[in-house]
Amino acid sequence: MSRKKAPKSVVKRLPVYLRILDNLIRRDVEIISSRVLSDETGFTAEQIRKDLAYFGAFGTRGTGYNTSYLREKLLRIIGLDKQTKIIVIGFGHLGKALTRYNMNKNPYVKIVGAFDNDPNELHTDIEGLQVYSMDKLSEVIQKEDVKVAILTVPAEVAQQVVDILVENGITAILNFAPTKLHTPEGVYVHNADLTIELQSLIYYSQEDEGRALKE
Amino acid sequence: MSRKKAPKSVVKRLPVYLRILDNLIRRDVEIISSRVLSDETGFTAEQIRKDLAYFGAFGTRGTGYNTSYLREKLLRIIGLDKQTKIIVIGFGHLGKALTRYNMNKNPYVKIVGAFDNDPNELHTDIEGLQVYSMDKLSEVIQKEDVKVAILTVPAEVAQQVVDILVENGITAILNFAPTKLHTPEGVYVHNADLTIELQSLIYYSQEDEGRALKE
DNA sequence: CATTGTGAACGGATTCACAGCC
DNA sequence: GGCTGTGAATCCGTTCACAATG
Repeated sequence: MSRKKAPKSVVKRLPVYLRILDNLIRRDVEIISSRVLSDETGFTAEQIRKDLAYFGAFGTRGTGYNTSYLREKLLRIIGLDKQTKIIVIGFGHLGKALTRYNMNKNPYVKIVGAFDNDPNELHTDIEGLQVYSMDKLSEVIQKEDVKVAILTVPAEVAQQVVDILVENGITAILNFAPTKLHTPEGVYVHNADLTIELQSLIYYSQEDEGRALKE
Repeated sequence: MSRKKAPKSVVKRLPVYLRILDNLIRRDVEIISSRVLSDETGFTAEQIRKDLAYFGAFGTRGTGYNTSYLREKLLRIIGLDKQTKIIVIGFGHLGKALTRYNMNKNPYVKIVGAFDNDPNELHTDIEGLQVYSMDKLSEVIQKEDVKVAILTVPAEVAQQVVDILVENGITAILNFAPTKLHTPEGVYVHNADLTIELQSLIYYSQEDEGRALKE
């Protein structure tokens, strides 16, 4: 029962499996093999089986996986079986877009508040969303017992915002600010710096040019 | 001179080094050691030296790296020494936010066009940006010789858009659509699915709760 | 007998340790 | 003396191969 802690690479694939399962269930598919999951995801069948094995044995030998059962298990593993409260800090264009995106597409999370310093951003046309000024941050995090934050503030203020988040019990941060955040052990930061993603993409776009010249 | 191809993990770190160097140069720092770079980035000093070694020997033993020189080298390596033309396909909230973000923060790229099917999105208040209807896609890619695309269209139409992109010579795609894209060899796709990022973050937010209970 | 679950082999990336050089 | 550059050792994730089983 005491399994090894799943590596990050595995955890990153779990939501992909979940999405495929949602699609399959919508199409009334009840059983799925690791081979077909492999076709749908692009990961190898062995890898999928190994990934799931970190958390238990969910399949039936000779048959495959029951889509609904596996979905339930994945929801529980990822932590989406109960709705997760999140906050968005920085309510500029990117913060607004991410908020809308999640309210529309992600039934598993609930955005319980957005925060900005600019008074012009303190109202919104997004239905059912409360926008607060930054000085309400501690209060809301504690009252709502929020653990997850999306950060889209300018790099210059990111660290001081993070210090407040950590102080008030946030344990996971999705960071869009282009800067390294310093956090204590136990607080997980995932950097989603779009400039960096785009720049590494450019590396590959020209690499192929180079290859084209050679061949 | 014939070095091994740099692995993805290395390429993802290069833009981080570049950003740190930009900051250092702005503060008139002229020399930097791998140790200090390590403090700034969170990567180990050995790793930084190994990363750079994939592309050449840019430092001075006993001294460190000249910030301006290393920056020039990195720009060349990543492919940012000449301005890269990119297009944004899907000009909803996310597409608009990403466009604005890049026009403001990323001097190395130039967005030469945005595309959307919805006629309501075909105008914009973003200065100097041309918004086209989707049927102009092939024409613009070819005329401007674009190689890099940011994709923020709905998942249902993503693959058919990608087929057009590939057909017209796009070689690198930053994909925000929550779906697996099928592309031929030589076309690089980087998935930046925000739902998946957020869901794996939630995994870690609860993992820490579990730990707290145990200890 | 098809498909899962998993120990063993493999390979790629990181860390170590130190030689090379300013 | 101090810091880079790099072969060797190690670590970790993926792939292989097959035993287990409905």
